[in-house]
Formats: sequence, structure tokens, C-alpha cells
Amino acid sequence: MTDTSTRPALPTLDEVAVLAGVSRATVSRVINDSPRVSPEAREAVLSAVAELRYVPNRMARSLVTRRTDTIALVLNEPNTQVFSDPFFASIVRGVSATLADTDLNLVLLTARDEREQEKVGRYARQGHVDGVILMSVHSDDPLPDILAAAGVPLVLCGRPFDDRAVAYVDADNRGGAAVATEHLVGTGHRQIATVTGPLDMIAGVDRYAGYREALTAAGHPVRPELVAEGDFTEAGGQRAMEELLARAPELDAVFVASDPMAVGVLRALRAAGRRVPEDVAVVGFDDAAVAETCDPPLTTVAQPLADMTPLLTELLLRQIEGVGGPAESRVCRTHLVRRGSA
Amino acid sequence: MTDTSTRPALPTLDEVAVLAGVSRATVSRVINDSPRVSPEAREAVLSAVAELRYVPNRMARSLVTRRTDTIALVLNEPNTQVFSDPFFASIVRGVSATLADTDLNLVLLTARDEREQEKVGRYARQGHVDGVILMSVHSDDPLPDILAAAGVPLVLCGRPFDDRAVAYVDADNRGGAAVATEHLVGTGHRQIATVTGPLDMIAGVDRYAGYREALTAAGHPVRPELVAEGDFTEAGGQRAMEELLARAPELDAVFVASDPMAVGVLRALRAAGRRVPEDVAVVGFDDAAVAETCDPPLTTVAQPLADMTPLLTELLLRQIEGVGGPAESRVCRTHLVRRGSA
DNA sequence: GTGAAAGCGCTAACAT
DNA sequence: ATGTTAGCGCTTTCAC
Repeated sequence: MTDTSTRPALPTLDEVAVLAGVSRATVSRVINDSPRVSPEAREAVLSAVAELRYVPNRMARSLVTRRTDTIALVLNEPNTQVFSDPFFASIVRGVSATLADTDLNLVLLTARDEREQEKVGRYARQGHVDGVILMSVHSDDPLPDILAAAGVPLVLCGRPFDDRAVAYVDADNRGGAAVATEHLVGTGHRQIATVTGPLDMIAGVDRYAGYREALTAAGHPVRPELVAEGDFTEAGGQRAMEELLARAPELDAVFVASDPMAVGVLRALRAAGRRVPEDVAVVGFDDAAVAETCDPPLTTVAQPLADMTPLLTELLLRQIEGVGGPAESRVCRTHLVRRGSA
Repeated sequence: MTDTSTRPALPTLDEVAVLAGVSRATVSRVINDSPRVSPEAREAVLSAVAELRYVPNRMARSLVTRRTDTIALVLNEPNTQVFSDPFFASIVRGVSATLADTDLNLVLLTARDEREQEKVGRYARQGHVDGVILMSVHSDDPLPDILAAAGVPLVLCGRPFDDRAVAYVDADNRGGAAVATEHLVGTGHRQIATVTGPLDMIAGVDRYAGYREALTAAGHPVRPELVAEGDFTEAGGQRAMEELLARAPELDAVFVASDPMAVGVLRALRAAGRRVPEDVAVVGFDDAAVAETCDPPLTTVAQPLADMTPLLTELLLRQIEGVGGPAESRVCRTHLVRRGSA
């Protein structure tokens, strides 16, 4: 009995060629759907392929084509909770759905600390992937530079802090936050507070900027005691809201920079005996599904995921194909979804 | 100006060799940490490598070594919520931590439907990875067979349904459930119900088996009206508990097959005016962190993740190295963690 | 339409 | 300790 732990020798192109009675070149043409093959030859090759259960060796192919036909989605987030973030899950699902009918593979890479970031950088530089989609970029993220320096096609999911020459796709966070705040202004509120996202994330910064912009445009002052920083989690939202209630009980509305935080905000308001929306109006952002489950359902600014995920792969593929000039970015329009009585 | 969208030509081994004034073989030896290199030669090569920013081409290397130094963690779960499952997140974190000090790469692959499963199978067969860890295997999962047939080293995270010749790592679900149930018997309870996991998952089946085993051993009958099937989610647990309360209000204890479900169970009990643990004793399984957050903290059977994740990679690497005989499996001991007053 | 031949960048005997 | 040589399995001109 031979060693069963050794991987079986896989059939090669030549073996297929011999069995089909043609040359390696012809087999290669059939495999790659070249039109310059006679029906008989194609037939013979295909049946040989089937008989031998032949699968092309990607390493050999990549060595000459310089393509791997796989792209990486890198999750660059130190804390563990990335996975539980529905935004993240939606992006993964969206991108993988976009790639479903192509022959491109998608691999997920995590980079929780500096060591893992370097590993990811190396992985990409070594030619394992044709391009990278990078998620959740903090201000001090070294990965964009590493990858850009290595010439690896790159698209960020989320606007980078400094407006460097990197392609990205993002929601119009500033505009969406402004619309949300304008809505509160328009419904007659005057003491409009905000629970921001973490201000070391661009989504947090931009949504906060939109809030201030809308207040200023409406002639309202931006009062520091009406601003509390959250961390995009339920618990963080609750904590921030408790802080706001302690500092400025006179507030009559809140723009919450994410819907999971809004869940915590509602809990804090309820605990404090404030009624929503009669006493305090609340508008969220981001995850319409979460907003829907609130009681009462929350008016929220929906993140246009259906627009964003196809764009991510589209821009990346364009870079990989090498068409067009400099890396291109896109910002997707957001819109207010009115719900309940807010 | 040349085309900037084209990837720059990367330096090769030969260029390093020329610059260092040695042969390619010597460069290769330095790169691969061979001891048979003089200090001077090593020095010269290393500085040439640094100067050219040389990175070995993995495709070329893999073509000859037949190793990619990357393993895949495949998430084979149709529904979206995998990502939000803390068990899944823990496994990913654990495996990637185990691999941190090695030079092995870890890629995550998702397989949500049959099409994606085939894609994953192809990816592995084409030689992109040295081995696969497969998570969340349902009874009809075709992936194990596909991979096994292709001779791809494979370790399942979770016992397979049929006891096929596949390596796996699992917690002692049956034993743990039995211990949990014995604990309820031992504390004087007589009407011990259970909220099972989904019975198309082996973890659900095994924990249910342990429950019955313990009851039978104690001379108690297994009463169908005391059994309700959940789906490992909070909402599912709550629904199942409501069902049990309607069917058998006389119950005085519940073994809940997962801690997230236990959260729902507690909610249902509270809503029904039942007090825990005075009126109904509850014991959970699986996620000690969740059990800890319950009010009061839940007595639970802890999943031994710290044991399981290193084993997953260990067994896989052993297969990859080709040492030892047939694929080896391991079941990790579970233990009851007493908390609160239950 | 098809085949012959030349590599892609690397490792691994085998010499020396 | 170092260099020479022969491929790994595939794509791709270039002839025919």
C-alpha cells in the first residue's frame, strides 16, 4: 500500500494532450476558450479533460500570465467586533455577490495588529492577488501606503483621511448627515444634539461635519455640550446619550451617527423617562434594517450599499485591467428614509 | 511618460544575484535560510535584496515546491448571520493567532450557496492553498467530499454527520450537555425541559443526545412536550421557550443548547412572570462571555475554544507535512461553569 | 487550425 | 561554500 498521506500527482496539460491526440498548445487554447480551435479538436480535448479530471495548475498559469484572478478583501480593524458589524457583513456579501458570475475569486484577509498588517502586505506583494479592497481605514493605517508602494491595485472602502491619490468608494456621509440634521431643523427643533461616531474614523468625522454644516446653514450655533462621541456600538450610543442628558437636558432632538448607536440612544432616553419622538426626536444613519426594528421605527439616512459594493469591484477591476488614467473614486448619494412618527 | 497604470516590473532573483555578485542558487539559499552560505555572501545578497526591494515571486516558488504556505478557513454557511456568530469570530481569531508566529498565511473563504461552494472547491483544487479548515458543516454539505476527492488536506471544525474518514475537531457536545442536565437533576429538578439547537447541525444533535442520555441515566423519562427546537439565535430561543411554557407550564428547569438562545429564553421566562432560578433553573452552553452578561449570570457549559483552535491548525499541518497515518480527529473536553445562583 | 519552442521565476539535485 | 543545470506546468509567439 502506498503512502496515502501524499497528495496524488495531478494530471498535467501534457497528459491531456497525449490522451486527446493533440499538442499542448491546442489543449491550452481549449482551456482558455480560444476561437482558433476546430470543433473536433475541442471535443477531443474536453473529453480527455473530463476523463482525467484535469484542473489547470494556477501557479504555473499565473507565473506566465501574471494574473491570479483573485482579489482580496482586507478587514483592517484591530478590535474583534468587526465581524459582528452588519455593515461589514453587507460589504462582504455584496462584493462576493458581484463576483459570483465572474471567474474571479474573493479571499478575505484580516489584519488585527501591525504584525498581521505586514503579513497581508507581504501576501499581496508576493503576487497572490490581483488587487485589494481595503475596509475600515483608521487614520494611522499603514496598509494603503504599503500596497500603493508595491503597485498593488487598491480601492478603499471609505474615504481616506488625507486626500491621497488612492481610489475609494464611500457613501456621502457629510451630505447624509446634513440632510438628517436639516430634517430635524425643518421639523421645528432647536436644541439638536448629536452622538458622533469615533472621530478617528472618517465616517465619524464626515457625519459630524455634516451635522455642523446643516446647523450653521440654518443659523444655529454648534454647541459643544450638545455633542458626544460614540463608537458605533449600542453600548457606546447609550453611554453618549446619558452624557448628553446630564449635560444638556433641554435638548429636543438628536442626530445619531449610526443606527446601532441609535438603539442605545433610545434605551437611554427611555430610561431617563424621555419620550420619542414627542419629547426628543431621533434620526439615525447607516443601517436601515436596524432602524426598522426600533420601536417606534426610526427615521434614518440609509447607506447605499447596493450602489457601493458593485462600484468597489468595478473600480478595482478597471485598475487591474490598466485602462484609464489615475485611480478613480466615487461617492454614493445617501437618502433620508422617513419612518414612524419622527 | 510611460504608462503608470501598468504594474512595475518586479526585480527577480537573477537581478539580485548580479548585483550581489553571486549565483542565483546562492541568492535562493539566503532567501530560504540555508546554513550553507558564507557570511560575506549572505551579507552581499541581503543588501542587494534591500536595495532592489526584492520580494520572491510566490507563483514561481510554489510551482516547484508545490507549497503555497497558505491555508484556507472556509465558512460554509448559507445564511448571512455567520459573521455575527461569536463562535465563528472566535475561531477565526484563534486560528489566525495560532498562525501569527508562523510564516503561514490564512485566507477566509465564504461559500453561501452551491455555486460558491464549487468555486471554493475549484480554488482549493487549483493549488491555491495547502489545506482547508471547514466550518459549520450541515448534513448535506458537498464540500468535504469535493476536497477529499481532490486530495486537499482537510480538517472540519465540528464533527461530521456520518462518521466518515475525515479529520475533525469538536467540543464534547454530548458530554457537556449531559453534565449540564445532570447538574439540573442533581439540584433536585424533575421537569427538565430543553431548547435544542437546529437538528440539522451536529452540535444541535449531539447536545440533544447528551440531554436525553443524562435524563435516562437518572431514571427520568424524556418527554416530547419538554423539548423544543431552536436555531442558536436569541429570537429562536425566545420562541422555543414560549412554546415550552405553553405546552408544559409545570417545567422547573431548562437546558438551553446555546447561550445566545439562553438570552431569549430568559426574556421569555421573564415575560411569562417566571423567576430565575427560584422558579425555573436555566443552564446554557457554548459562549461563556454571553452567559456572563445574563442577569443573573448563567451557569453554563463552556466551549473549550482555547483548546480547539490550536488543534485545528495542528491536525491540518500534520496532514500537510504528510506525517502519520490516517487523518486524526480530536474531541475537546467541556466543563460546567457555575455562576450566579443557578 | 495546429504544433514546436521559448520562456515565466524559482528550487533542487549534482558537480566542483 | 558556491555555481551549473534541469525542470515545475503553463501560455504564447512564430512558423507551417
